[in-house]
Amino acid sequence: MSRQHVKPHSKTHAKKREILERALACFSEHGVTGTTIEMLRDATGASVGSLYHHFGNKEAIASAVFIEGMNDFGALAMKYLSELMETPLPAKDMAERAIKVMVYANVDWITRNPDWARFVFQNRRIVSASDDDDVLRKGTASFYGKLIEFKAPLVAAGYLKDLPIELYGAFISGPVHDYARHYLAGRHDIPLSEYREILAEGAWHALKGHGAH
Amino acid sequence: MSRQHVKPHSKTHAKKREILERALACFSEHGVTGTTIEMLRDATGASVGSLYHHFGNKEAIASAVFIEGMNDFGALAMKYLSELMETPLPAKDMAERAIKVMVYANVDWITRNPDWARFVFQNRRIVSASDDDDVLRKGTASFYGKLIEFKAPLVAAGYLKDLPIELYGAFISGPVHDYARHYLAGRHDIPLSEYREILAEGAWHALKGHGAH
DNA sequence: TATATTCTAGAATATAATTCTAAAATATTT
DNA sequence: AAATATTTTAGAATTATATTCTAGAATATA
Repeated sequence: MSRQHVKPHSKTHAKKREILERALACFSEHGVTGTTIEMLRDATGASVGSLYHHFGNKEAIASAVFIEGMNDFGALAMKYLSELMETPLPAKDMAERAIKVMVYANVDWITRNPDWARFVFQNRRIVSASDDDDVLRKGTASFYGKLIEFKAPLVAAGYLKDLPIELYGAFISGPVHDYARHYLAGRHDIPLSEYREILAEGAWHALKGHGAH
Repeated sequence: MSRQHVKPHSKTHAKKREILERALACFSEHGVTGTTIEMLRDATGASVGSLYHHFGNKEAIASAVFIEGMNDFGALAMKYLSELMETPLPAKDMAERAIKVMVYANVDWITRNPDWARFVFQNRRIVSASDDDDVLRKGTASFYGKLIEFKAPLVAAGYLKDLPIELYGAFISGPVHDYARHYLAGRHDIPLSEYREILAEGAWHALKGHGAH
């Protein structure tokens, strides 16, 4: 708790963010395998020694890019959810609104951060392999915790299906990510954002309970 | 059309399949990056020269594993769809059945081929990067063609929503893949197969048209 | 049987990741 | 403020690994 234990460098985070953004650009253009440490050195301005000192190895740099992206998305999702919770609505509308807002968070973040999203979709193995997996898991766990507590009364009232939170995640994110992945790889022509409402409707119909008809 | 143009080696495919399965085992255990050519040589029994002669480079081996897996899945999906088409059903039931059967195809293939599925989920970048992307696209395109023609009358009758086929794919595969990905990475405890029916129901509710209520 | 083609082998080479040593910068203590 | 410790940067040296290359074996074709 003493002052010394507070992270000392205030510039550090911004600097790290800068490095990760430039690394992302390299990875997006050449893939993780195709990006050499030399390329990262040139793109970021940091020396080879520095990169290894701070990250450990190349995969860990990719992993850090991944985490940074997920945190960024998490922040947006949290913001959307907070705003919703401040809005006074009848329970039935609240249920529908909540599902849709979570879809919007996914669609909007991906739309605004296409490179980051593409990287995340295409490089999941990198984090599964690394220790950062736990970091990530803790982040989503706390978010899920909030959601569980939020949906409980809506489930009890019959406005939402009684399913484990993992399936809520699947129905909310799954279709968005599936479409986004193909779109970001150039295999679909219509932008994800165009289907924002259709995807939200679909998730709502998949998850609404009997009392919501 | 002459006999010479028919692929000459009958053993070749089985042998290649064998090699790809062993390569998959390596990749699953150590990741693509963590697997060296030497490891692949030892695991498959083929020499370094042979591997390069047949595949070109390491990524191409991974890419071939990917394609093999997707074709395997495609065959199962096609089988399920054919069986359905032979079943005489009233249009309304047919709509629901079709959506659910496609979900089952996904769930069942993943359940039976967990290593292959995990590999596919975690290494999509490899194929996006390679030329094999087109091979894959053509495969799914012909399958999608069948689906489009199949759903047309059901859409016209109001039993299914009028959405582009890409969104059908998203609502059918998205939630399954999202859950499966986490499950196969050890982040969820309940097996995918346990949620087979719930996932099918969800997809159906997301896609059913007004005439199906 | 002779000739061409494809396939296998493994050593040689090239490329790129990682480590290492020392110097510079920054922080901490006296 | 000077002395000391710690963290960070640098880039050359090393190690690991992918890829290429040459020659010989196997197989197909004429």
